[in-house]
Amino acid sequence: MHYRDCSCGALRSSDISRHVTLSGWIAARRDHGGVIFIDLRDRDGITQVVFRPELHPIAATAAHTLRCEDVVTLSGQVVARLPGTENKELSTGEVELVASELVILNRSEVPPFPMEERIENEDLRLKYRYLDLRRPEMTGNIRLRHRVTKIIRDDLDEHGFWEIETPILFKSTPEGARDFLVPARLVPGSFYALPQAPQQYKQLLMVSGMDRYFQIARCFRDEDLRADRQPEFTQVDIEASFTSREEIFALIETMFQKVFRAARCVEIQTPFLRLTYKEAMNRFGSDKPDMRFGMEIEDVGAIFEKTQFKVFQSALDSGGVIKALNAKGFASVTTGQIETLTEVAKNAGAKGLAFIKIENGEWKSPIVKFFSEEEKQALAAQLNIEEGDLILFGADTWETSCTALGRVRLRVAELQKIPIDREQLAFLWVIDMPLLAYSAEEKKWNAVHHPFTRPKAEDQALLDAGKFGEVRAEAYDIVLNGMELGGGSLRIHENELQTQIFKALGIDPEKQEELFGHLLKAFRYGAPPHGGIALGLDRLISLLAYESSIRDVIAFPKNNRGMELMTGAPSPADPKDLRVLSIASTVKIASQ
RNA sequence: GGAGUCGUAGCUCAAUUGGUUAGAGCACCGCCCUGUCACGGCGGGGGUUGCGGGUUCGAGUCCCGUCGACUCCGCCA
Repeated sequence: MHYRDCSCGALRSSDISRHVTLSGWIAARRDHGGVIFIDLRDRDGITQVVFRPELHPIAATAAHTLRCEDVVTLSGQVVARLPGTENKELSTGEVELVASELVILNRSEVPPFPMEERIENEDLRLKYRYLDLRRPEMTGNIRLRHRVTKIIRDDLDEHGFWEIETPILFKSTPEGARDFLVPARLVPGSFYALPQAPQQYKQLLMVSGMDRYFQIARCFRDEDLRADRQPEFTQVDIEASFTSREEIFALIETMFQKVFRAARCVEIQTPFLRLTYKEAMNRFGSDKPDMRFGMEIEDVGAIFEKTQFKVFQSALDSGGVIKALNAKGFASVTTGQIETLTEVAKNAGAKGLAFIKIENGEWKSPIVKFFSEEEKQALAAQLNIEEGDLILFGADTWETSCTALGRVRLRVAELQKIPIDREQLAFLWVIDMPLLAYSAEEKKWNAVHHPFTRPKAEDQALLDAGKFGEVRAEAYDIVLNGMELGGGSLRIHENELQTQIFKALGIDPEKQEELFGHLLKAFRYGAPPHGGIALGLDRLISLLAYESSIRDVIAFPKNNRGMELMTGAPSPADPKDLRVLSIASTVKIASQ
C-alpha cells in the first residue's frame, strides 16, 4: 500500500498536474449532492480534495459516506482551483486534488467534540487527549516544543555540552519538595525516590571531568498542582566546570536569542537587566518582579521618623520599615476593591493595608489625620502624588512590607487593567539571593536555593559568625514578565565548605554521611569548581505559545489532582503486587 | 488544609421575580442539492438541569449537604 507522496500542507501551484497520493483525516465535508469537497488534514496542514462524479464515479459514490475524522488515502491529480475560488487561509489554497481513488483506512465514530474550535471543557479534552492533540492549535504547541527543544540541544552542542542521562530511580533526601517513592522489590522495605532534579548526579559528572553537561530532564515533585506546576515536568538542566556566572549568563542569553528568533521572530536585547534580590524586593516586592509596568515601591520610613501614627511608629521602633506604593489614577477604587487589596496584603502577612485616596484636592483616608503638614508634603514629593492617585502603605518587617506591597502591586495592575502588550518581553536576572532562610515552623535554617549552593566569598565571615540570614549566595534566577523561567548557582566543590553548610542546615555528621556521603567523598578526589542552571522548559514553551497553562504544551498532562484522565492513572494496585513489593496499603477499597 | 468561580443536550451557551411541555447554534440521523471552504434547503432524534435532601401549590432558579473541574493561598531545597 502506497500511503502518500507528501503531507497535507505541502502542495503548491508548482505541483499542478502532478498525480499524487495523500493520507490524512477528514476535517470537513461539503457534499453538494454531485460534487463533494473534502478538507483532508494531517499535522502539517489541510488540502482541499474535490470528488467529481462525472470523472470518477466510484470514488465520488464512496465519498458520500465519509464523515469527520475518518482516515483515508486519496490519489488524484493536482489542479489549479477555479479562478476566484482560491483560499488564502490555507497554505495549499491555490490548488486542490481531484480524487480518482479513495481508500477508507479507518472509520471514526462521531467525535465527542469538534476539532476546529477551542473547547472549554478541559476534562473532556484530557479524557480524549489523542483527539484534542489533533486540533491545529495543540498540534502547533507540540511542534513548537519540538523546535525549541531542538534549538536548545543544538545550541548547547555547539557550546561543547554533552547530553548525558542520569537515573530516574534515585535516593530520597529530606530537603526540598516531597518525593515520589518507588518500592524496591529486591530490597524489601527500601524505596527509590524519583528525582526532583538531577542536581547531585550532574555535580558528580563534573567531578568525573565531563566538563559540560546538559539534559532535557524529567523532574518529579509530589506537591500540590497549579496552572504552571505539574507533578512531573521538564527542565533544561545545565552544568559546567571551570565556569563563572558571566559565562552562564552569556550562554543562556545567546540561547534565548536563538529561541525567540525562531519561535517569535523577534530579536531580544542582551545582556538582560540585572537586579539584586534586595533591590528587586525593595522596588517590586518580589524575587520575580514583573517589569512590564512601573508602580514601584518606595521606602518612606525617613519621612515618618517622628510620626504620631502609632502603627507606623511601632513598625519603625521594632526595626521594621514603612513602604508605600502610588497606584496612579486609582482613587476611583471601590470599597470592595480596597477590601480585596487588604485581603491580599493580609495573606502576605501584613496586619492591614493603610491607604490614601486623593480626590478633589483632598486626601481621603482614615489615617491622614495623624500626619503633619511636613510629612504630607514630603510624601507628596517622594511619591509624586497627584489628583486621582491612590497611595497604599505597608508598615511591618522589611520582608513582610515588601512582599505585601509586591502582591498588592500585581493585584492593582489587574484591577486597573493596566494594558500589557502580549509581545512585550521583560527579561531579568535576579542575583545575590540569600543563601539561607529561617523557617519559624521547623525552627531551623533551610537552603533558599539548594544545599549545594555556594555562598558569596565576601560573605564567608558572616557564615563563620553564624549570621546565616545575611549570607548571600552565588545564585541567580532568570525572570521573564514576572515568571521564574529558571535558576541556578555556582556550587560548592570543597568538602569542608559543604560540611559547614550541612551543619548550618542542622544535618548532623552521621546524617550527612548517610544522605550525602557520596558527594562529600567525591569532593575529596579533585572536584573542579562548577556551576550551572536549570530552565523550566514547560513554562518557557507555554510563554512562547501564549498559553496560560503548561498543560497546553504537554502532550499528556495531569489534572489538578495529579490524575491523567485518559488512562485513569493513578489506579489501585493489586494486593498481590503489593505483597511482592513488601508493602501494604492503609486504604480500604470498597470493591475489594 | 483554606478561599473563590463554575457545573443545563455530544459541544458552546440561553432560560425574566420561583410559574406552561427547559430553548438556540453547531454536531448527529433522513431526504434534496454539481464549485464549496461556517456550503445551502426541508424534516427528525437527542435532557435524571452533577448528585442527595429541604423550603414551596410549584425549584434549572432559593437553602443545606455532597461530588467534580478550574484559579489562587498554604506547599513547591
